[in-house]
Amino acid sequence: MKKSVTIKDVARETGVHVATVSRALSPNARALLSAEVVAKIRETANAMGYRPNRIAAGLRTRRTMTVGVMIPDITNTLFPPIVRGMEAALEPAGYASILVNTDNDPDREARLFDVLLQRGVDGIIDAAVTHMDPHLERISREVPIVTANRMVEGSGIPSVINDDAGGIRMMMQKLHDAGHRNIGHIAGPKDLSTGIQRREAFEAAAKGLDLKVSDTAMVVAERYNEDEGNRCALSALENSPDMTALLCANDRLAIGAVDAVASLGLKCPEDISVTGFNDIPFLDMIPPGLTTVQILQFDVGRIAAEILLKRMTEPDARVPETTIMPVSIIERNSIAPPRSGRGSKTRTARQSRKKTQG
Amino acid sequence: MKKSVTIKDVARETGVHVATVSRALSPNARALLSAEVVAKIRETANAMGYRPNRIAAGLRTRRTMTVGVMIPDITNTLFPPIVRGMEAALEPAGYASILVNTDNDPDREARLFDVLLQRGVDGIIDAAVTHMDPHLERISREVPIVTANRMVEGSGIPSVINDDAGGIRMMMQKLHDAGHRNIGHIAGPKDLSTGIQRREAFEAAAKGLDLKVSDTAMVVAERYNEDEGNRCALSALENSPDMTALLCANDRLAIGAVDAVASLGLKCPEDISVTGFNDIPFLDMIPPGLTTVQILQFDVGRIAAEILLKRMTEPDARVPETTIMPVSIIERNSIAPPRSGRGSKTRTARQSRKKTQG
DNA sequence: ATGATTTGCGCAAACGATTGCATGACCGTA
DNA sequence: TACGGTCATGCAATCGTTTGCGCAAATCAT
Repeated sequence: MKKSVTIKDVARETGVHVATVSRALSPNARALLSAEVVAKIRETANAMGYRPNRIAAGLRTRRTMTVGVMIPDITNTLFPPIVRGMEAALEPAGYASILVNTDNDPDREARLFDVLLQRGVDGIIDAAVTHMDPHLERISREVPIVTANRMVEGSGIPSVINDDAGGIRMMMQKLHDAGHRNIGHIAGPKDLSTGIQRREAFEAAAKGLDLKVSDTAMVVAERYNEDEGNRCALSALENSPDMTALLCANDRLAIGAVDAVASLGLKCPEDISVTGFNDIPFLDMIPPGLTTVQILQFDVGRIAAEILLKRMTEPDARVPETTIMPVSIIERNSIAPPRSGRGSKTRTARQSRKKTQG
Repeated sequence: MKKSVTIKDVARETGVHVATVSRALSPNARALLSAEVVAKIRETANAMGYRPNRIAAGLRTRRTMTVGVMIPDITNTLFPPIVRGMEAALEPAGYASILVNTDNDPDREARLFDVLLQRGVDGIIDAAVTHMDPHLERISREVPIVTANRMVEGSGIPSVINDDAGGIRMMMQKLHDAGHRNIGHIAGPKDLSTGIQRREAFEAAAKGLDLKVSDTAMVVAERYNEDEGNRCALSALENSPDMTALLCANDRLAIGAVDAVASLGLKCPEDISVTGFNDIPFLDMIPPGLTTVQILQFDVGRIAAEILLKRMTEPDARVPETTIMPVSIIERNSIAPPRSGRGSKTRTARQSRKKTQG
């Protein structure tokens, strides 16, 4: 459209060389110039509506002041607060972010890495890594990377994650305190670090509390969504008649699980207690009000961005390899003591459903 | 970190000039070369792991294959689906997007326009415009712009919006059909086109149905959020005792309104019917299940992106100035016939509340 | 065989900024 | 007065790619 005013135009206008203009406009080099020239140049630059072209600068300096942000899917309400957290750190430092959605598809992820690198991003925050990511280490040799919310173990790539283990442990304790001795688990996808770590934590906590969990009471979801939560909960409930509580690896699974409970003619929490993880937005408004592990979504993003900033500006600076953010339990209404005599009632409910189905 | 392989390296390796490499790699110019050279160059380029530097290309061509996306706040669940819709059109066309949040702050918006233009975006999709946006026309002379979900009237800037008027009209009809004759409105912010258009549609529909709405039954919110919904609903309910239904300009206001109804000791929908607009994610799970106007969030983003694509690739192409997307009513459980004898019951409820407060 | 076209590729100038080095003016000192 | 040293600014190369233009060789028409 309209061609914009360049450093050259400002130079011609003020009667100095372009190098002088460049220096006058650069905070670092400004000191090399006399105060009057700097003032004059900045004035006319403003008057002419000069806007630095970071593309041109980036070509020379190899810094674009742009970072790449990879997330699985922005419509998953877990991620927007994380993204805002990143922006909160990045924007004041002068960085903008290119945002891409991987849909948890490794091929797509590979293409998107290229998309980012072609555009010369100065760094990448990856909130979409899979547990054994094939690309990450290669990419991390080209540009600084920090993973957020998830990690790839043993990679040496800095990550900011939540205290998954602690959250699960606390939640198990809560259920135990309420009287539950037969607790099931809907685990997250086995290729995501959160799925793995929460599952391991579940098993460790069960052992610590001296609970045995049958194979049928633990079922792992393919994806973190409501349908999978429903499917897995149905499976667990049907095959583990004595189970009185379902600890789910995240809120969306838990929402699906609550539906499953209802579809079996049972009630949450009276018949089955259900718990979530993450405390996503609006969760408090959805009945029965899931008791969940609250993570600091915004701060996970913010801290990840801060670590990336450090790595970008001081490549030799040492940054913590994994930062673990604290979690807390939000108590709502999805935990109740196990119903006495629940076993028999449940069994009939389940049988009646099976009958109508088969 | 590691310096990457350039067109020059490929040229040296294959023994041709850089210009030849450039042509061999460009889909348009490829025809100028013999098939063998092209094949050889592409092969070795691949083998060497050549990755085009779009920054350098962009400097020359003034096209970065990057667009800017402005939204008010990505944590507002209305926007993620819109953003995904944009991406669905943009990514296949080779564009990546820089996403920024304005928080509906004009100063911030102005800064962010600069952030985008400095990075040489080829176009901007603006889902954060205010009704009389001071920057937009100036910016639109530098780079193609399309507004999404909102518009700035009379600007000539292409926009993709929803059939706000139609949605409101249909919803008014629904309430009228249910027997409501005394309907209030919580209007959206008066500096947003959605707020204005929905309010005007409300007034027009009321007139069309021969309903009078008292001043007190229509209150305009400062922002689209639950707290404002609550505050405005309280005001309307307290000052309009005969009102039996509240048509809200969006879902978040409606959620707040439902809370307000409850806090007055009334029930929705038995005592007061409440309706929303947008059908944001998870709305179906929040009691009592708001009847709302569903908009095609994903498609609004997608179509806006498609129009922008057209404007970017064919600057002289004519595009529709405003595209209006169809809406539909999603019926849930927040509309009921007005309760007979509701007036008196309500009045007592309100008075008792006033008593405890004042 | 000659001239006119076409084909295939190289040359070099851009694009807008940054930055190491050179240069000239000015100062103080010997 | 000459000399060394600062200080402020100019010069020109550079980043990686694209592209108008030119040139030589190949092809064609006559």
